[in-house]
Amino acid sequence: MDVSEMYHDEFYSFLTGRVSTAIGRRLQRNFKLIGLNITAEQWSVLYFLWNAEGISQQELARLTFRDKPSISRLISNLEKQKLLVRVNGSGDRRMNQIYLTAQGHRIKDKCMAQAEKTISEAMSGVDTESMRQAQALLEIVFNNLK
Amino acid sequence: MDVSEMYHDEFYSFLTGRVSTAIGRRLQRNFKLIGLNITAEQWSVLYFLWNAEGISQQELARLTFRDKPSISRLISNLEKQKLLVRVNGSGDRRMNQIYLTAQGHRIKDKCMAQAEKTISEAMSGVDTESMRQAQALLEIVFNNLK
DNA sequence: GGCTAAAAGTTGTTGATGCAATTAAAAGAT
DNA sequence: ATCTTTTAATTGCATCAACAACTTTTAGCC
Repeated sequence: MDVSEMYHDEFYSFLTGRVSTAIGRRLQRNFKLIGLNITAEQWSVLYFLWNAEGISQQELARLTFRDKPSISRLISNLEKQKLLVRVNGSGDRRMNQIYLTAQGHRIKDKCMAQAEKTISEAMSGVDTESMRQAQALLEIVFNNLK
Repeated sequence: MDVSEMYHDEFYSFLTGRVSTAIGRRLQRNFKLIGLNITAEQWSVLYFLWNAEGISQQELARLTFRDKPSISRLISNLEKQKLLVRVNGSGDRRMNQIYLTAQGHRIKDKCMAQAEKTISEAMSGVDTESMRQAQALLEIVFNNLK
């Protein structure tokens, strides 16, 4: 599409990601609301670990669309909070395999409930079909840029 | 809409803002490509100043959807780079009025060209009508959360 | 006018990001 | 078997964000 067809507000909003910022803030606020002291970014790492424990930091970087240093530090903070542990790779010793602690498992349901609450709040007044179409468009944009 | 109707990927993508992250990175990369050493966040401040010089930091915070400390530091960095200056408010001395330097004005066209380039790259293969609908949806979401 | 409350900015702390450079271990090449 | 190249992770540096606490100046109120 042609840029000249965009309004100023759309132009600005598109490039700065105001909506994503708002969603991220609300997510973190909803965690805090029930006494969960984790950040939205930490949640994004845990999200994949709840599904597939023992994966490497490299793999987490790929899944969460972050670079290796970011993951390294996110993992360090999560380790400090005793939500997961690094285990030195048995076969390949360059690699760390990441495992959740009991506490890391325990908070899953509460976290996911707040994540769903956040989506419900965000999606108020939005119909499913519009959402489908918007998601499809965002997928195209993502593939254009990644 | 109901959360249970979302796919896993959509759910994750929505809450983490992968697309916005990708857009922000590309924008910054496109600035760097032509030798402009400004961040995407700095651009978002300049964007409003190119339109309305002399506004306060408070006003910039409102416009860019950031808090006052964030704006304070963004302004400090932009001042270090000699792109703008703080002028102590003539009427109300609590306030700073922000003015662009000659250099701040000079980079406008180059910055906006790269911003438009970024949108073109992102929007490849997207038709205007789909974009309109997606923007309308994001506007609803933003108003739900702001 | 003088006291209190509100508003505009700043600073400190902690967590996150991007990029570049580095370390350690594995894989490939000859 | 040794040397070189890749790969996984970490560290350093600069910037940005959220939250809380603080300073300075203005506004409100009696």
